Amino acid sequence: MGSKERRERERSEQRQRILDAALQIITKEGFAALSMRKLAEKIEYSPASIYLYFRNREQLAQELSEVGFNDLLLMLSAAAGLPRAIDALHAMGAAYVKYGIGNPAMYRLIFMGDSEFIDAAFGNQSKDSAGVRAYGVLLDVARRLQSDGVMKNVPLIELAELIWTALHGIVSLRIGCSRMKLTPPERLARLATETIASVTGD
Amino acid sequence: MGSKERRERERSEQRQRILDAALQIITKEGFAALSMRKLAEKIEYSPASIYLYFRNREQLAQELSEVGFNDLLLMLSAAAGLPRAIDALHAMGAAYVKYGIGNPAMYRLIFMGDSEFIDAAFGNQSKDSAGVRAYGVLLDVARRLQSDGVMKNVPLIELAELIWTALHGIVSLRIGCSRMKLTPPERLARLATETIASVTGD
DNA sequence: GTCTATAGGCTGATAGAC
DNA sequence: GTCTATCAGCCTATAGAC
Repeated sequence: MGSKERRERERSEQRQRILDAALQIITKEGFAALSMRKLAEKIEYSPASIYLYFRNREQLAQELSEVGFNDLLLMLSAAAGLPRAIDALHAMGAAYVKYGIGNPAMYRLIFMGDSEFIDAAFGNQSKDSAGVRAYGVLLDVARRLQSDGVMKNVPLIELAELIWTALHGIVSLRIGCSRMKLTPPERLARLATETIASVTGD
Repeated sequence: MGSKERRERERSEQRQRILDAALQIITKEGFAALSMRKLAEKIEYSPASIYLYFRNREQLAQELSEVGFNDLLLMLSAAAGLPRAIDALHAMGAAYVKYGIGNPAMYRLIFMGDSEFIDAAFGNQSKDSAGVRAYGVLLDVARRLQSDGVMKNVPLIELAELIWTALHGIVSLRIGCSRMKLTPPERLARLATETIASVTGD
């Protein structure tokens, strides 16, 4: 009986269509502009039908943020793969900033949200979420830096957060203050990672 | 004829009453929750009457953000007054974080807003706005650091932005991800400013 | 100056017909 | 599964009475 499988496939295709349209909307107009009505119109559906695939707007946003975390994870993992820890740090910084500046609406949704998607990505959820794994990539780079003598007198967690907040600051200031003239973010990211890497030992 | 002056005084008192109530609302519930209706209810007024004092919600928010910038400026100025540049840096970092963590809704409004209050505070507006002056305090500390040999091979502006984005990252990550367990922000700020201060010369 | 009343929107979500 | 119609609420802003 293939008809049951066909129905399930069609159902998941439809879910994906909805997610794609939602992603388009928040990319172009931001998360605040994502309404069920607008979304329905985009996929030529009635608003009511979306509720057959997603419990509510919150769940939709939740799943969108998972897509974002996955994209970020992919970019960070690739960068962190470099053999020398210091190269991995610079590449990770560049990748983080590139992701944030290239996907401001998604970055906002994930890291600057009024809602609590990060908590969902980290806390109560599956231990293997993209968010947790991305944080793992950061921790790993920090650990390798310390074994190369960089900031080895500081707790690992604090070094990791120092790196993260430095990069997050560069991205989020730019997103929040979009019309201000600032130093190019790639340049600032490089400066930040070089500053951190230059602190050797105690 | 004191009656004209009395009317003007009463008018500005009423304006202040509205601003105070608005500040209370955004402090407790965030800027998104600030509506003209809710504001009117709080001061026991009709919604329509608020429009006699403020052109629209945007102008109200604009003036609120100026209050915030002024508070921040006061804290930063005091900190930056320390005689040794490095002490000024640490104190400024502590003050910035204290302001941001202590006033998350206002910090959000000013630096993480969807609207463009920072542009108003810096760009087209008066050259003597609190925002411009706060940035001036930061620039001054950066200049003094460089004349003490800290990061003197980097353009002044970039050092200033490095400091700013580091502190902003600490504050805004905490505000955006409120339920995550992170290192205390004062500790991270100290780590960040010490890291920067430790980079001497070329 | 302050009010009531209202125009003209928007929103998330659901009941019930088909 | 999908629709129409609708509930119940929110919002900014304004016109016009007092």
